[in-house]
Amino acid sequence: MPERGPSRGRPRDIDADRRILIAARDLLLVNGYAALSIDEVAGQAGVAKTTLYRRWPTKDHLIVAVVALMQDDVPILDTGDIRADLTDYLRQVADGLNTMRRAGLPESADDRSAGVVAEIAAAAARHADLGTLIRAVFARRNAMAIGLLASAARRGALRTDLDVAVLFDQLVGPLYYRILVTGEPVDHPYLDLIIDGALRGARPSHAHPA
Amino acid sequence: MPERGPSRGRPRDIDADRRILIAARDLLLVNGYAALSIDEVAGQAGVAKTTLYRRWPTKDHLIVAVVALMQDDVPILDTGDIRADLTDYLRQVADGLNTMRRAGLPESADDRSAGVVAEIAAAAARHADLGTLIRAVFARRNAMAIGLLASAARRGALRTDLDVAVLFDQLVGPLYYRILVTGEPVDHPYLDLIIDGALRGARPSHAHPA
DNA sequence: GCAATATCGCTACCTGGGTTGCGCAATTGA
DNA sequence: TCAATTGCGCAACCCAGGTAGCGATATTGC
Repeated sequence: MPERGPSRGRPRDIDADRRILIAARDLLLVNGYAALSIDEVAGQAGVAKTTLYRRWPTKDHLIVAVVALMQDDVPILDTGDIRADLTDYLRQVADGLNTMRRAGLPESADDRSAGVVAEIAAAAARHADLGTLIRAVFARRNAMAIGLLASAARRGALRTDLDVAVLFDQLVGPLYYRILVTGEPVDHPYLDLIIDGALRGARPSHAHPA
Repeated sequence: MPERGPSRGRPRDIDADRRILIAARDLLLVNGYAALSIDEVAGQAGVAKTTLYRRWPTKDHLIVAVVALMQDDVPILDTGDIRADLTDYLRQVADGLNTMRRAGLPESADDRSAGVVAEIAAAAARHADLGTLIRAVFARRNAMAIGLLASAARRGALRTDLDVAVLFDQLVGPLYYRILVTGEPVDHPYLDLIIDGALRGARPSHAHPA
């Protein structure tokens, strides 16, 4: 895949990409997905609508690009303390979700809206390429988390007869479930409960062999 | 809340509601959410567009109504065998999700689309009333499942020191996570793994399940 | 300098969700 | 029978996502 095509013809205005993404991010965080209009983004970026569409073929693509850019790739550590490391990881996930959840919403205290998170999920459902894209964005971090579990199992901190991928799902799944379905809060106490529940059965049992 | 207002004026055509919902359901299952147009639903139902909007103020409301109608309220049993009862419950949930997931998609074998499920989640995020509505649709069934866990705890089949609501999240959350985020399949083997993982740490430490 | 190429901005347009206004139809109450 | 009320179908309209065509502009290669 040649990243650079033959540089014939008028080159793209690289700065336009930046201005568009910045305008889109600002409008997204302030107004939310629905109220963000392409015309407004283009206008605020000082760019024609067609220029924008030459880069991102749909509004969904633009928003996913914005969200992807907002994900800073903080590495998760393997300190040897699984509970602490998992806590660190889940807090990163929860922070990202909670930020997106509130985007564009008024400060109504007990909103149950999934906000932008649900729109991203819907965008991924509408366009297969966006699904693979956002999955790729989180792939590294998720792989690190699963590696965390695997390494814990290797050193005897977790049972060796369990599927770490499934264990991972039981750690992360509830967060998305709360954000996208029930609307309940995803705070630190909840994360602790989730980790407790997942690790409770994952510890090697010396009392009775499995 | 008077369900019946004063029946003054021309009464609503009850059959129109039925025809609209049927047309919407058919078009939704065949074409999916995006390709379903309100004009087409109205046309196929033999109804003016305004008549449709008098009943459901947005496309989201209509689709949620359709999906709510498709949820038949199958009671879940408490036979005393938690694993069997949970399997029964999770299969109901998975069946519903998988049906919605495939709605309107061509028969491409390995699609990862969340399909209608993601659109429902997004609709709930856009309109607060729809969020409470769909939650109400599943409230009974979910309450039964949680009651299942509570009753198992009471009779000593589960530990008594755990939060059954959290345990419930760890059972159901992974299914939604796979459907809405990863796109991985949610089949019976996966359900077994999830139940295994959740129950492994939930058994009382002195008990041995058969 | 000049052809070829590709972007840019602009305008006009199509589509589908959603609204408005109006004349007509169906019901209730007097 | 007649007024009040409410639903219905129709047509026109607004708005935002997305597309198409075009002249102008900026680059590469000769």
